[in-house]
Amino acid sequence: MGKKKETITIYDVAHEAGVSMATVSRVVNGNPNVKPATRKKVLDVIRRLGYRPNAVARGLASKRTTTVGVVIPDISNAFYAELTRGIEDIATMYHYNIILSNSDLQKDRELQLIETLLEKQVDGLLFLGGEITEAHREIFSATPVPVVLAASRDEKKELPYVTIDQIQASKEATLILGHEGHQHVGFIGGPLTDSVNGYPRYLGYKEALKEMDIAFEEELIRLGDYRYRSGYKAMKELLENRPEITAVFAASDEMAVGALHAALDMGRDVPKDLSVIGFENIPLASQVRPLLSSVGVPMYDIGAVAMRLLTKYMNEEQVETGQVYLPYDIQLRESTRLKEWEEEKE
Amino acid sequence: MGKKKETITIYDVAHEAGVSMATVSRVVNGNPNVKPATRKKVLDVIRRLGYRPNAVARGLASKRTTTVGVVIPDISNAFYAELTRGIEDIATMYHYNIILSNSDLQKDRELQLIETLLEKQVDGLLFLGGEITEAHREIFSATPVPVVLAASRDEKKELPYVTIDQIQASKEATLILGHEGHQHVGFIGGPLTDSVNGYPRYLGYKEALKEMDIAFEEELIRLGDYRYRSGYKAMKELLENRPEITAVFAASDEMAVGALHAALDMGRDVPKDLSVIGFENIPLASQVRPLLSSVGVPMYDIGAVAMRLLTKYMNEEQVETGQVYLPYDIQLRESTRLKEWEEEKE
DNA sequence: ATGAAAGCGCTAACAG
DNA sequence: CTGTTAGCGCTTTCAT
Repeated sequence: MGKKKETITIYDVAHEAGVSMATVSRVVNGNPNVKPATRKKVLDVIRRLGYRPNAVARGLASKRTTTVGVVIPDISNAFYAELTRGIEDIATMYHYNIILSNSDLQKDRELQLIETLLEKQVDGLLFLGGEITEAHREIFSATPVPVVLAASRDEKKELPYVTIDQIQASKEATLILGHEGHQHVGFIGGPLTDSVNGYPRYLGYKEALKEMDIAFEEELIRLGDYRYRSGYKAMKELLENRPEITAVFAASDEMAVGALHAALDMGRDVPKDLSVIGFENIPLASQVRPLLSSVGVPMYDIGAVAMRLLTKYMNEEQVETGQVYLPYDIQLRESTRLKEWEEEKE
Repeated sequence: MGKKKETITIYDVAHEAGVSMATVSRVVNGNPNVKPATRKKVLDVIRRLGYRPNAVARGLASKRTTTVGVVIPDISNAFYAELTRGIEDIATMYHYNIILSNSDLQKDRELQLIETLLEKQVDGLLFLGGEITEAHREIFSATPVPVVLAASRDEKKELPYVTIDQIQASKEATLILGHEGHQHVGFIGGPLTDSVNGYPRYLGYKEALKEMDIAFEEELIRLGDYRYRSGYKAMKELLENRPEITAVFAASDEMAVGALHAALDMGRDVPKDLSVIGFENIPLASQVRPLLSSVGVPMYDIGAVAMRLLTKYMNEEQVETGQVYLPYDIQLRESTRLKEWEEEKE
């Protein structure tokens, strides 16, 4: 087994083919300025020797690595996994590879990852989910490497991003509940300190209540961590403290399904006694009974569009707007009673 | 905004600190052979200049990139996402970054990805899920870069891998169904041509039947694609053609949950009329009602152990066995009637 | 269309 | 403990 084979370089190929390194480089890079005959000759030698270009050397010489860094909160989260798939597919399409790393939303880890990625000379950076602090801004603005945020936004609009209008989406979800006639609609959210997801979704809920003249009640609010268990617990408490509650908007599908089950376990019928609507529309929503109604976030598209946007920056193409909001759609299924919904987007 | 800042190199630091490049290199790499005073001086300059080592140059010079390539079937699949998390965590622990790419189990794509990863000079390769063909073997054996398979195995045992004993696990799951007293236990599997997952899981099922003297019936077998819908469809057909069926083993949780719902929709009670057991034990299993019993595959651990094993190879440490089988555990929940199970592993 | 040569930024002997 | 000096393998002017 040829484990010991000497690494063969562009020089070897050049030598063997009787041409210069420059020529080999040209054919490897598809430069048209090579006589077909020589090209063929070189290609043959390449094949015969099993030459494999060294991308690291190439990167050093050309200052392009065709690699982009992706900082993500947690790949084992269905939401981000799907988003990453979108990123990777487009990256592949444009011949980029991605270096993936999980931040768990920890600020210092994020910063450190970005630093490492920059050291590795990535051509671009995709930053997902986390909040943008001054420290982030500083490091981003000090590098020539383009950065695009995905599934989050930069209030100062200094950085390009692609996401959906979370406030509007949450508002609409809550509005739907209101239109079903509920007077007590609860909210199961994420941390309000999470300005990326937690707070906007909460805001949308509040705005909807206001628009419908339903009194906002602190007691109808429960906060979790977006996971199933916390949704279950939240719903249980809600039902215990305010049995008159008949609808709830959850800021994530996992929490919504948790809520669903809590209600079922407490003898409530969904959607007869209680309407539940979730957020994200991950596969889970269509894999439980009753089927969960949910705000459909185009995760794959967010990733794909963000990556596409990044390629434009990397190619120094002109970009009209760096801030893009993708459309979301509300999937009304079995956990709510309303079956149709048409709202004017402003 | 300093976007235009000239890239500052190790030379600049050396010059500014009044030392040689070698010394700067030493402090950057934590080489102890540097007088504390000089170290401090250099460190100060580094900070002041905002010097960031160029990992590409370093990689070229040292022939180590501290990057490993990961070829995965599909990151948006919960199973692989969790596995990847295990990989990444251990990689981080050992200061490696990972380049992730999806193969969708397409042979040529796999091969091409491996090629690209090798061009990028990864220090190691983690290959997930796919079958190992001659072409794979050829390229793997021709490179000095260590390769570890995760969640799949190499029948020829030429390559190291970490996985679980799928045949045994499937057999045990089926055995449980048998011990509940069922005489007609169905099987909802993946493609039998899939020698990594589909076939072994089918084999285990058959072996169990044999051991229990239950006749194997072609009609009780349905094949899907591991996804929810195919499980639903399979169960529906099973119930229509063989209404006497009272138990089914599904080769994936998604299919199992699909089966569960199909049974429910057809008026069966689970587990009173029908026992269902899945495979993988992904979060979904604990997020449906009734809670799904499932063969627990330690996905995170498989990833973590595989990565750990890879680090050993990369460090040229001695490795006892390159073939590791991790333990699985069977989670008996609400979709089966048996609540305890103790089987002697051979 | 092709070649020569100067780097890219860093590591790794080797001296001292 | 520190400096010198070759490269690492490739791209990229600049000539020819």
